[in-house]
Parts: sequence; C-alpha cells; structure tokens
Amino acid sequence: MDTKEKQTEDKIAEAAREVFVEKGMSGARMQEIADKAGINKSLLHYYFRSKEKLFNFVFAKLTNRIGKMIASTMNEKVSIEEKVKQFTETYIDILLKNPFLPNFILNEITRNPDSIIKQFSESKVEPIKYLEPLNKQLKSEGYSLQADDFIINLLSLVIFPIAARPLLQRLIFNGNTNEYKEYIRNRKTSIVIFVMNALKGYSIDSI
Amino acid sequence: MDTKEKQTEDKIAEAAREVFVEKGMSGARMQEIADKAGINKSLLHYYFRSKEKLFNFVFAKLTNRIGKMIASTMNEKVSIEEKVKQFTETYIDILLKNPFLPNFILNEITRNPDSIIKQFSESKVEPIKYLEPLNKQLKSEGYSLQADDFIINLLSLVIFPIAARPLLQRLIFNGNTNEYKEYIRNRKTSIVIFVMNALKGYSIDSI
DNA sequence: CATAACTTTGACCACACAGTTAAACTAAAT
DNA sequence: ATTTAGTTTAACTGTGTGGTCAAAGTTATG
Repeated sequence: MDTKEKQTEDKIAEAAREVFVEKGMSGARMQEIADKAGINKSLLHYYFRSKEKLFNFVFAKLTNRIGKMIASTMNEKVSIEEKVKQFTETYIDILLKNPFLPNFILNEITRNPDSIIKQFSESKVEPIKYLEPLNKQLKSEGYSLQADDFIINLLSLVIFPIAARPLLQRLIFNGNTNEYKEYIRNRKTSIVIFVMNALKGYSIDSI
Repeated sequence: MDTKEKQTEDKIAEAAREVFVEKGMSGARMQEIADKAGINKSLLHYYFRSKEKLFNFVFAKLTNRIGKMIASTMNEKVSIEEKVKQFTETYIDILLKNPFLPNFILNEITRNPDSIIKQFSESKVEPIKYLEPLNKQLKSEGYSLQADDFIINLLSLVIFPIAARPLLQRLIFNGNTNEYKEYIRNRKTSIVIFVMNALKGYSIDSI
C-alpha cells in the first residue's frame, strides 16, 4: 500500500514544517522532527535523505502556496480598495494561525536568497509581471502612487506587526496576549483605512 | 596596562556583534568570532566565559542604543510631521549600514522574548510612557489616529522593506542592488509623504 | 508458502563545536 | 633577580547532532 507510505511522508512533512518554521534551519533538530512525527530518526533519512533536502521540500511547498495566493489576490478584477481589503484579511488570517511564518521566511531568504526565487520561478509565480497592470490600475483610479510602493507598504503593514509580536505585545500591550490578538484582528480594517487614506492623499482631485 | 585589556575586549565585542547579527545566536560560531577578532578561542572564553554571556553582552549594548534613540526622537518637542521625518531618516540610515539588524532582533525576541524587555527596563527605556503624550499630540494636531497604530505603522514601513531586502530586491528590482538601495533612500521622503497623507485622511477638517 | 521489495528499527560513526586545562609567555612590583 | 598577576596559546574533552548500516519486520506477488 502506498497510502501508508504517503501517510508517513505527510506526517514527516507536517512535523518538519512545524519545527522548521518555529526554530529555523539551524535551530531545528532532526530528532525533534522525528519525535513529533512519531517515528525514528533513521526513517526520517529514509524518506528525505538529508536535513537540507527535507528543509527544501518544506520550504518549497510553503512559498509556493503563499506566492500563488498573493498573485491570485492581486490579479482579481476588483477595485484597489477591494484588493487591499481582501489581501489584508486573508493574509492576517493566515499569519494569526502561523505566527512564526514571517520570521521563518525572512531568515531563509537571508540565509539563501536564491531559494525562494528558484521556487517562485519553478511554480511560475512572477510578481514583477503584476506591477505594470497594478500601476495602470492605480493611475486609472486616480492614485498617483507607484505600484512598488503600494505593494511594499501594504506588505509591511500586514506582516511586520506579526513578526515583531513578542516585542510589541510586551512593549505596547503590557504582555497581554488577548489584547494583542484583538489589536491584530482590528488591523484587518484599520490597515485598509490607513492605506486608503494615504492613497486618497495622492489623488489628483484632493485639495 | 588595562588599555590592552580594554582593546582586546572591544575587538571581541565588535567581532561578536558582527557575527551574531549576521548569523544569529545558533548560527554563530565561537571560532569565527575569535578569528574575526584576531585571537584564539580560549581567549574568547577567558574574556566572556560562555557563548551565552557574550551574546547577552552584545545584545544588551545594541538594544540599549536603539531604544534610547527611538525614545529621544519621539520625545522631542516638534510637530508630528517633524517626528515622522526625523525618525524615518535616522532609522533608515542606521538600517542601511546594518542591514542584518532587523532580522537579528526579530529572531532574538522570538527565541527569548523577555531579554529585550529586561534590557529596556534596566536602561530605563519605557516605550509605553510615550504613548499617552503621543496620543494627545496626535489629537491636538487634528489627527484621529491612535498612537499605537501610528507608531506600529511607522515602524513597519521603515523596518520591513529592509528586513525583506533579499526578497524584494530580487522580486521587484530584478536583483539590482543599486536600484534597491536607491529605492530605500527614496523611502526617507516617500514614507513621510505616505504617512502624512494617511494622517490627513483621519483629520477632522478633511472632507 | 516462498521469494522479493519495501519499511522500520536500534546501534553505531564521524565530526563540529562549546568549553576546559595546564603550561608558556609578558610585564610590572619588590 | 625573583615573585606575582595577568595574558595567550595549544592540546584536549565531552556532548549533541546529522547521517549510516545491517538486520529485523512487514507487505505484496508468484
């Protein structure tokens, strides 16, 4: 039966994802991944020959999913405001469930900058292609802001507060987890307001 | 002569800062730090008994400096716009010189969330104290945005694009280092415009 | 049932790395 | 010149960790 094989492989991939995302490549231990998957270390190497290979597998799956999601949101035929809204909401939901994700990706792209590029190009995700259409849409809706600024600012506002959670939660919310989570949930709307306010400031018909 | 002693200690601290900031705690090697300082590993342990102690020393000095700087900028008696301008400029300059700094701090606060709090309280930096005055100033200048949103958004816009450099440089600027650096330098003004536009959107006398 | 193919395990290895130790070296103090 | 305190070094230790291997167990196939 290859279902069992697949099961084991999935269990490993799932465990590896959790450990790698939380501890990073160099902080993760093969033993811990094996334990979490309920198997032993040899079996880990039987399925994925090395730590590096296992890591790449996990990383590829993850970035592929994320890249496709961003692309599809930015591709929909809706207004800028709707795009901001959709992007912010879906992304914050994902990040609330996977709080270590931003750090993990930032670390890996620092450690090995080409990995994610390779991954994106293999799965045919090409963010640069979406810039020109986005530029046109911004202009046509009357906002004189460059698409790169638009997208980078949006990413910053969504991702950073979650990556910096341990800091912000203690420094600004007195260490109160619920208060912080509530704050992040509120950002689903407050980021949209902030960005749209900023955009309107650029618009030609503003005084 | 204790000048020599101090010299060696400084050389070590400097080398350790570089290695730790670039590779993180678990990625850094004592041997590499020793090499970079031009001494051998035993001497490293002679000055700083363990890797952990050396790390804490480096981390404390770094966060202390940063915390004081943020506090002093936000404390100055100038307009909100001037604060945004000053903060953005000084911070981007620092980050351009220390591109690994954001990731380093994000990692450490994830690994050990209390470390930076302990550090801040020891050096009497209490960010929460600046929130209420900032709230008042925002209101008095006619912007109905909360201080926590204001400060978190500003931090996001300044820090994230530098933390995510390896990604953005490749994905949006075709891997061109100079183009990216120029973009970040431009952010010194574009962030100010973006944030002030956003703030004006909240202001009571806007239509 | 027997053979082959795949899966799982425990014992083991090699090596990198943090940390130790004792001896050699240096320079000031008496 | 001798002692003393501080500095530097090379060689060593112990442990954690990624990875291997051969044998045992399991499942499918003739």
